[in-house]
Amino acid sequence: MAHYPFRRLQSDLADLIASLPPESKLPSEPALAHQLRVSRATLREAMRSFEGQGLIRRRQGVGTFVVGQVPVIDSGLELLESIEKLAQRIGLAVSVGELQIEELSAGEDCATALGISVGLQLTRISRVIYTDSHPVAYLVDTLPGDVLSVDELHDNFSGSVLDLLLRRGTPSLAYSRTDIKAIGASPEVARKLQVQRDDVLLHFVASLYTTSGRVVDYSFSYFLHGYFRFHVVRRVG
Amino acid sequence: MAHYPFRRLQSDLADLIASLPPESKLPSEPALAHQLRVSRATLREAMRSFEGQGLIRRRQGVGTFVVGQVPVIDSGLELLESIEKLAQRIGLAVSVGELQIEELSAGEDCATALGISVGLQLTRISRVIYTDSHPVAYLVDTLPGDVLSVDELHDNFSGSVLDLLLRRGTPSLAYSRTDIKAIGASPEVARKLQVQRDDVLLHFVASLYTTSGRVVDYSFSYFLHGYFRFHVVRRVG
DNA sequence: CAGTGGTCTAGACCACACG
DNA sequence: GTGTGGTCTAGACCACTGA
Repeated sequence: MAHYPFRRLQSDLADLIASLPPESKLPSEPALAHQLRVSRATLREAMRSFEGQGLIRRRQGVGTFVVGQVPVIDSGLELLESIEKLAQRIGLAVSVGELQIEELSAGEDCATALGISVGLQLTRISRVIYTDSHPVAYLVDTLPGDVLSVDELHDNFSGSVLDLLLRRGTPSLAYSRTDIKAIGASPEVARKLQVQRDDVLLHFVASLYTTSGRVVDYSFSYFLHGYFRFHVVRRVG
Repeated sequence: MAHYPFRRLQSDLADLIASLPPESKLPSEPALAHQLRVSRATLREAMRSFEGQGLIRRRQGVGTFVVGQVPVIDSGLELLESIEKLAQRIGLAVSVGELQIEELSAGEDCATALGISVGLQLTRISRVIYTDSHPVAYLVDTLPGDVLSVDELHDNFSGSVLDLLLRRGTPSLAYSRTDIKAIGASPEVARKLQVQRDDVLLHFVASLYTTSGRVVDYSFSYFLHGYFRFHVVRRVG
């Protein structure tokens, strides 16, 4: 009972995408809509699904492209490691861009998360991780100003706050408590990761603890579908 | 620079939702679109965002409602526990519906995951978990027919395959390897969870191992935003 | 500049829930 | 039946990219 063009369209579009070589460009939306005999709005609804599955990639002003197989960063969550370290292990080159380092005053959320008073000075580092010029993750770390200063960052930052703290050796880090969520991309995050608003992202909210129990880093991470495979081993109670 | 009505609309809608008591009904979409001076399509785009954040809930043929605070099931991922056990611990009543028990032959994916041959008989249990008559999770477990038969299920099933196997005591279970993803809801999953197509869901793909290393359960789980908070403690390497 | 995807409109019809 | 949200259309204009 395919009442809706959408079902047919999904399968037509799937066939079309499968028939094209990776990296190739799809016809423009108006052309494709006419060819598949649906309105552009309906076509775009279907394309949204395929983009969410990582099969195509749309870029404003450029076109829509078939995505080939990409290297996957597979990681167990029991250990906390930087993306750089993970990528290095599987021989994948990653780069850092859209780097922003700023000072700010602690708002209520950050103050609570970091266990400090509202208004204290914080250091915030945000950046995008790329593999092969595609953005794959957007990371925002917020630390108390006395733990990491903006000045120190300008000299030493290579992409990972964790690696920087480990290299420095102090404070002594113990573990991270990480909340795991699925969210739709906010306009800001969507822009950074070059995806559409409300596209599906895996989202980690993490608090990094020292051995003395202090929280020294409150971080938000956003991961694009397809480039990462996170897993966890769960013991039977 | 609010070039688009969308930005203004987001804030107008947020104000409206915040001003209404929980559980209350919003005006119909055509009425609201006229009131906020946007087209219905644009309004629905904005509403999609808010539904993704769990602030409203749309039900076809009924209306759109403000969602109040809901009890959150908070769980560490290190231990494998059934949703029933988790809910029970925080005093939350859950129920099971849309229960389907079926036999099928192993396709390639299931055969690989379960370490068996293609074509062997499997038992599949799918069901929806509700709290307070709202669906919150959709679970699909697939097991080899010799591990769990359809007949045995009809007598003993209470909602959790894990609890059933543990109650039975055999096979002896050790751990689960769980992949964690964020996905948009497929039409089937969307229908089961009473959400829209492509709505954001947290998705677990898990293989349950016995102490002897055999995989006895390959499961897919889909979790609605807002009802669960999953976290993991990550040791610094 | 031309061509692309991104947003928006106004209107229509369909599927569903409930009285 | 009535009213709701779900889908779809045809067309328009905006913002971005790259030649």
